[in-house]
Amino acid sequence: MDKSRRIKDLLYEQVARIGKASSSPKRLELIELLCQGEKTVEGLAHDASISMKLASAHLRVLRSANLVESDKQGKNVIYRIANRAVVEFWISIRSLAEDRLVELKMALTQLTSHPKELSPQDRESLVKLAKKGDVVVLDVRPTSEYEAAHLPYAQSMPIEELKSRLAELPHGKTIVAYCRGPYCLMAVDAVQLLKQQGFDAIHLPEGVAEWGMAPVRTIIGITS
Amino acid sequence: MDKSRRIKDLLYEQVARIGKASSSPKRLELIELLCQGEKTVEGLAHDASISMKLASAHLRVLRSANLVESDKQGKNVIYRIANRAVVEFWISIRSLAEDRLVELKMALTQLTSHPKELSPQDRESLVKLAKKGDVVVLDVRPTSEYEAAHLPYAQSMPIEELKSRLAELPHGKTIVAYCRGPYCLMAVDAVQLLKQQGFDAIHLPEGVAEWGMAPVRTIIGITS
DNA sequence: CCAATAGTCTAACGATTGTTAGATTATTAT
DNA sequence: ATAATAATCTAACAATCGTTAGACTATTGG
Repeated sequence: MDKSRRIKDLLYEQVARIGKASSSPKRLELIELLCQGEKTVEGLAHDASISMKLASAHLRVLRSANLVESDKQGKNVIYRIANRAVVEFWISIRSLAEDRLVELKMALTQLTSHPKELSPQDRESLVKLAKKGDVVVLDVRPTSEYEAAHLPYAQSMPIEELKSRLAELPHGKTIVAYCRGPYCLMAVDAVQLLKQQGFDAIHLPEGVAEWGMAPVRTIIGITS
Repeated sequence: MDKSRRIKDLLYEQVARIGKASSSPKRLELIELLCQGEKTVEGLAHDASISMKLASAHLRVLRSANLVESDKQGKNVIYRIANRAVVEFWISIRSLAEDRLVELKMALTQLTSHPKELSPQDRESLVKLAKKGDVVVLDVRPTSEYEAAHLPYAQSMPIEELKSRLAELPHGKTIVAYCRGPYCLMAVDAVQLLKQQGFDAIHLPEGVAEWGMAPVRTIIGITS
């Protein structure tokens, strides 16, 4: 049967479109950024340290694989993750990379002293502690990302403002800082600064995507 | 900080290695084939309808991303999936493709009348029926793949032998045929043949990978 | 030892990408 | 209207990838 070969080729080719879309480091970074909330091309280009032209080209590829959506709002084009399924895929490919690639595992353990993610029970007890006020959960991402989605009982304090807002933080309690996820270093820097200032700070390598609360359409208020 | 940019680039580059490995249709097909059990280069080349040289080249890429392992047994080199995590990733990228790409969704609905996968409850009741003997679950893949792993209470009857072994099948009961997964058409053909012969046959689009029972090291008998 | 088998390695080709520059479009502000 | 902004489109280059052919390396069977 030659016909079933043609059909199979067609099917695998379609799946490979997703693979191709995720075969570029910068495109993966754009996906992770969009997992934090919707953004303009300029914002994405800035956060990923690339030119707007290049960001636009990469976003074009992501859009042609239906992984992201965009629409125009005034002068800006707003991009967002198409689907919660995309967020889950990003976590899935990242987990596989961490599982299979020693280079990545080593680079991650160098970043933080305890690179492990929290178990569901750990998460629950962290939420409880934060609710009671026994720990302070600090979201050090830009305010817009905090507004799009944040961890339960988290308080927003962007890394740029941290140094000037230290007075707002308690000295007795443990401060748990998080940012965009394990590949984002803002929380690492925040913890370093806080420790220097005598605070009891620890780093949470997970972000909103890992907690399953990433936004999809925050402006309209739908999170499907 | 320019240092954190360099670290980030390094991290995303590693994840992109997985994306690159899954950016070729033939490599994805090789992964799916290896999810059925370990195979030689020749066997893989045959099943994927490519030359042995090309199969070798693709397997080299998969191995350099640590997604597959190989070792030599006599004249042959046996390849196998590195990890259960790889099986899960294959299902994950395929699901995302089916979720996001209309072309794939349409091609799949054309293949079978009811392309939906079974819910966990459906699976449970299918196993119960098969256990009681009320339905016959037919594995139409090659015998070696059946031996590597198969669905509970499934009976092996490779598609090539099916026509000559029809006498072994009961006429009153429903026959549920499955193969390598939704992209493999052997079970579709089997159901067509069985229906022509007056059997009550239905197609199960899922395979062992989807049921979470894919093998990793069948020859040594370890399935970690 | 020689031939056959199973597979890899190297080199090479064309095709596909990543990246940048320059021109172009739509929107807003003056 | 005109200028400025935000982004895309087109074209072009270099870099990478897919694919094939040819030489090469183990292993096995006679």
